[in-house]
Amino acid sequence: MNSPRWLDSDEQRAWRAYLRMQGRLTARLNRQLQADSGLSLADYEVLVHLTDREEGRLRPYELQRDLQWEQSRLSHHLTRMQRRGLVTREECADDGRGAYVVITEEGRRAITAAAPGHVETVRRLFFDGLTREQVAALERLAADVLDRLD
Amino acid sequence: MNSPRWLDSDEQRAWRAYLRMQGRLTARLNRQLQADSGLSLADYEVLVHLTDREEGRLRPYELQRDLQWEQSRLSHHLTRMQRRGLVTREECADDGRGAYVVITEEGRRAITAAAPGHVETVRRLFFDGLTREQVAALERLAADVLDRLD
DNA sequence: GCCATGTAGATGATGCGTCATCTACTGGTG
DNA sequence: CACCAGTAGATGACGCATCATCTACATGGC
Repeated sequence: MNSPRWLDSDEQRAWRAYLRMQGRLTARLNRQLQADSGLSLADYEVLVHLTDREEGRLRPYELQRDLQWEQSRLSHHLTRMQRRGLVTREECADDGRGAYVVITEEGRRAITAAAPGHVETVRRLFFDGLTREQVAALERLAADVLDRLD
Repeated sequence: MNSPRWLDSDEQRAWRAYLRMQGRLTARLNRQLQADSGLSLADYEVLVHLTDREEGRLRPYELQRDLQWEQSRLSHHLTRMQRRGLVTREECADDGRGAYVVITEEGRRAITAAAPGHVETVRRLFFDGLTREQVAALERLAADVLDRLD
């Protein structure tokens, strides 16, 4: 890795601004969600994906694919969520190794209660400051970067 | 927080793409840095800021302001870095409550060794896929969002 | 000089994320 | 059927992040 192509000053500024924005924004969103509903962003994501399928039930590997999380992160997280009564695990008849994650009533109540405040916060902290062109450009940019990450 | 303004589909897509990009990108950067140099992104940031001042010495509260970290996060992190020999803490003569964080020789070696590979990875995973206009737009966007976060 | 308030920093508890590793089952090939 | 490679998932150890709380010193008003 000798003599790398360093970042020029435009890139430096953009990179620092991006890092700072993402750090602060994530922190704020997490804090709001935690304070108002006792959920973490991670909990929220899991619950959203579970409620997307109306049975409220998914195989962990599907959840993993959807969320793009590490397998062990998901497994640990589900254990914590299970301990708090947000989800349960059930056996999977088709595949003896497998399992189902199922959202509980309490999980449904939690996500239902949390969603409005969270969405409102995302809007207020993020989208309200941006034009539609900026939003479109961001989607583009994220897609371009993601393409190269595989 | 009744009847929030939900996100429309453009916003939804942009938001999901952003979240996914940032999660995967951060993970990749962290992994590369960790694997190639034994540093975390957080270590890297701290060391960069310390080497920016050529004495290699800062008051924790300055570091905190620069990094925009929570105070206790910084304190815990410095403790871990100290344990690994990357920094030391010294007393502050001017202010009896205060302290200095000082980068060690080992800290300097670590950041010097880590920087080229890290920068190269940032370039490869991020900037190489983007046009200069996209980079400029991102800086703008991040600045706009940051303005509203205070 | 004394007290109130504020600021610098550390610490313990707890939840989150990653890595390495383990178990158990599946499914294909001989 | 026996075997083996692969896949689903769990777990322990350890570093990271946050919250609440604590100590100690600084500083301004009386």
